[in-house]
Amino acid sequence: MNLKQLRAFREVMLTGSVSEAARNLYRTQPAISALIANLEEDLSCELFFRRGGRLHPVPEAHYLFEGASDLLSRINTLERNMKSLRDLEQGEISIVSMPGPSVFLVPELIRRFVESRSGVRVNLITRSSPQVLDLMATQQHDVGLADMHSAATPDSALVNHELLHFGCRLCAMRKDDPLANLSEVTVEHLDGKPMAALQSDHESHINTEAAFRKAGCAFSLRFQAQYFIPLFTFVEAGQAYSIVDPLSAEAYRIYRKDNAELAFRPFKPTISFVASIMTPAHRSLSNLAKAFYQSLREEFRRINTETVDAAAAQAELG
Amino acid sequence: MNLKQLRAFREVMLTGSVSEAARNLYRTQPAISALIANLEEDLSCELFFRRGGRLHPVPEAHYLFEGASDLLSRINTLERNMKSLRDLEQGEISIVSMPGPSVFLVPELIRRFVESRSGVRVNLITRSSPQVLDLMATQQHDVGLADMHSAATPDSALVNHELLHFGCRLCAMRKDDPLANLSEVTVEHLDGKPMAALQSDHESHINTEAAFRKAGCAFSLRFQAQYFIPLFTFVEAGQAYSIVDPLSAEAYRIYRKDNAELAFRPFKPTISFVASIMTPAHRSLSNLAKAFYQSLREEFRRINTETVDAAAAQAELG
DNA sequence: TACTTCTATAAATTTGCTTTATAGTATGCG
DNA sequence: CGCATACTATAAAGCAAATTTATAGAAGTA
Repeated sequence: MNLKQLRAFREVMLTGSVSEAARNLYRTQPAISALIANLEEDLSCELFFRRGGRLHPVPEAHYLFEGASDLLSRINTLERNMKSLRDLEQGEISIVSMPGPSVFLVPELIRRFVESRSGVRVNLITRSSPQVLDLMATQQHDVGLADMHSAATPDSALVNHELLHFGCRLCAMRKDDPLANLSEVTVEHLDGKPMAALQSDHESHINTEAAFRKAGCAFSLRFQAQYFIPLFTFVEAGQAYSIVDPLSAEAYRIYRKDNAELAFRPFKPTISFVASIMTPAHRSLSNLAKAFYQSLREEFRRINTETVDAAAAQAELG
Repeated sequence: MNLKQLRAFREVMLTGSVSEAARNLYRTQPAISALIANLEEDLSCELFFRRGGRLHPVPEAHYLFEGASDLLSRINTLERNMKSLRDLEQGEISIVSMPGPSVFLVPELIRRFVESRSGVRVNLITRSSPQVLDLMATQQHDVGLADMHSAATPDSALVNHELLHFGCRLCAMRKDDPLANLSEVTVEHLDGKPMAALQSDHESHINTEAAFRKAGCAFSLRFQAQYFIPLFTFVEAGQAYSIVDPLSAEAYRIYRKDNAELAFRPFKPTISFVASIMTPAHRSLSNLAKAFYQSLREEFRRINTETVDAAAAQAELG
């Protein structure tokens, strides 16, 4: 019993004729005759009795017809689903992200990725960076996004890391702030000004403080939070400035859309910190997850350059 | 995508190895390699990534595995069920019978037929003989059993008839009745005796009365019923004799088992009547129904001879 | 390094499907 | 009735697919 036989059989049952079935299946009549004969042979069971040069199904044939129809429609569905898996229209992506990007940036990137892929389901999990590593180590998620503290050493045996070298190359301020007129903000401009920064164990915080100290400027910390979004509230109120990375600036742009109250200006020196996009090391990603991973990398790279360029252009105009 | 590919694929997924799968499927390793390659080609989708000379399933492969396993188990079930249909172990039989045989005889014959066929379902419908014909004409039942009155002419366009020429060749009486000592009972022995017979429009009744009249004997009718079983009550009470056919005698034997109170003695002359085993003319019977039909015919033929022989033998002994 | 085990590939073979050609049979029509 | 048409079955030839044999390369193990 094979699928060719079943397809031929079903068509003969539906049309009541070998010749008609042959036409529908783009085969010749003897081909279908042979398939039916083989099927009867395989089952050791007459499926039709021949009378008047026609085939008449026996009751057993009706039972087989039910089963064959069910089977053929199932295999069709399976083929369609495999095709849509292949074409990245369907599937599931599980993402584990540190808190910052998971609020606006990653959701926006997911939104774009999924826009043309109606069958895709997404799971976005927010955890602190060390926990992201732990979760990724379970091999159960597709993409991870976390800061690379020196504390959290990449466990290369369980997780593949692609390091992202971010620069906090932007200074956030109110649009109407005097500093917004500058084409480039430096540590000196912020000497003693109230600042909003990530928590003090974060690489960017440490490096920012170090840059102020090196230039002999006062780093007057007023607000701390785990990621930049809450800090923007204080900057919007004119209560602080903040040195931020392009991704966070992009996140702000995404969430305020046309109602942005903040300006971002290029900042010197660049305060660098390292994050990582992770993938599980012990299993392969689905094609869909691979595609998402690629799109994430590209978007990050794009934002990293474009946002700084845009800030410079804004400064020229302003 | 075809079943060979799916079977090979499933085996590779289960064993984790092409070579092992090949051994399990009694093929060579290149055959399985080729099937997997074809499947990947057909789906335009890599199912395994090759590393270290081994195959490692990608996530899409796990999805296909689920679907393929389901499909293969379904086709297995279908094949098994077709086999058991073919081997007459499974299926449904619908029987329409006139009242007489449907009480004990037909149920007993069904019981024997079904004994070795645990998957067979049975529908036994009891109707008057003309209604049996009508029901059989609907083509929805497999076997019909009815008297062939001259009134109910076989409608050969809708129903195939196999005529059964029954002879009412037995006389029923109490075991301790004086007539039980005779090796053969004739009309003369029953002259004027109280008789139990089928209803007066029944062929056997008409023919019995005619036989008495022809011999110049009095036919003293005391009990009438639609079939013999209720009449046996009166015969058991010694209130009547009855001229019965071997099938009804067999039915009595079946229902009383070892507690028979009646004796059956050969009767002359034979009172003949005609019944019919019917099959639908416009559809073919399932193999199971055919088998049942055959078994019914054989059993009837057997009972028709054996029961009369047994009655004669009993008479010799008694 | 040698040995074993694995997979992929090429070429030859076998198997099975498909077509072409043809015969037999039923059905409808003038 | 004879003719035309439509159907199915079968045989033979052609073709495509699956399978085997033989072999090479890669990886793991002693």
